[in-house]
Amino acid sequence: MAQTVRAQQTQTPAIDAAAVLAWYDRHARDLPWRVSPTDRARGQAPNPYFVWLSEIMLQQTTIAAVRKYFAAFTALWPTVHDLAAAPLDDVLVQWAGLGYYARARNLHACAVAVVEHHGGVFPKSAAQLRELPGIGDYTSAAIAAICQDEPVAVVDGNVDRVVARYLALEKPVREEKPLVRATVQAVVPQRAGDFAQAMMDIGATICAPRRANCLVCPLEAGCLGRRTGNPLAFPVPPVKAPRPNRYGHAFVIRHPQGKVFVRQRGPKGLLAKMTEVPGSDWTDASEPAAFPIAGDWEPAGAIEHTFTHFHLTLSVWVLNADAPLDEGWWSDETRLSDEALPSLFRKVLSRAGLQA
DNA sequence: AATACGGGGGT
DNA sequence: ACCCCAGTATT
Repeated sequence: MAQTVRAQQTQTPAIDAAAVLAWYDRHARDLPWRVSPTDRARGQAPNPYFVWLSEIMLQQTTIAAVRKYFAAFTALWPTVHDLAAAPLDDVLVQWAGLGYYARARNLHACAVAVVEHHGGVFPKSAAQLRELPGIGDYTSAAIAAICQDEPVAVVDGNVDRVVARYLALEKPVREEKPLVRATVQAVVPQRAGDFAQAMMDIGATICAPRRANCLVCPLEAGCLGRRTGNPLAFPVPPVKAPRPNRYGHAFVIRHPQGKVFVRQRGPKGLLAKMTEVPGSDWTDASEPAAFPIAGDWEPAGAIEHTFTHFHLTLSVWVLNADAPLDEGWWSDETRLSDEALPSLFRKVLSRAGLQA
């Protein structure tokens, strides 16, 4: 008897792909890069360039944050040829503020590769897409499924969560990646693209991080997490590393003719190749400012900024001067939106009284 | 297998 | 505050 009960509990009902698709046909989100299930059924194909661009932008980034950037990029560069022909620095300017800037560098490299090595046409298969810069396991599967209906498992953070709850996984989902992937792969239907997007939509709108709206979920019938009575207990959260504090100084040099001195960061590491205001190293303890040039530096308070793996406090100093540093350029204070300034340095310039 | 890598929106 | 987002590359 006990054995029978245990067998039932560990039985993992397959995900009902037909129910997922039926739900998607009624509740698919309307997104600028997406072809609706209705239009897809009529034979309309997604634009691989739009799908790819959106997928790169959406890596670890919310749809709300992506919308404006996607509109700007497709307006400036309507095709992969246009993007490949653009200077990388222009791409970085447009990407500024979206974060994870390696994505922008890989985006440009990928566009160049598609034009140079694939005649400007995105490869069809996930395996070929996987070879391109910035395209990993998830993104290659997503593009191939959405654009070609290749029957591959598309597993992002949403699907991780949906499946972790569906199977009531006891361990952090990172340790169960193969099981999650196999569970999805086993049920991928012919409409592989719609199914992939449906699973992500379910994760975004029904089976959300802090809310499980099981009453309207097409997976409710077989969901073990639901059966436990506390689906929000899944997925089990991973142990989180503490986020240390770092400190530094930022030096804003304002030219009398309405310009401010900026420079380009190095080619590797944090915010690589982006534009910055000169500053000190960032250290574990606060240190006195060592000004790059002599002058009447005025304190302008401090800004706080949180990165993925540390928290930064930057003291902001302002000097009115017409002497530049060694490397860098004067940027018009009214045209700072033309610079590749990450949010951190927009905060710094804002603190110094500039419209960044 | 761990770590580096941004920023913002939701709770 | 804390979580987490249509992850990838590097070590």
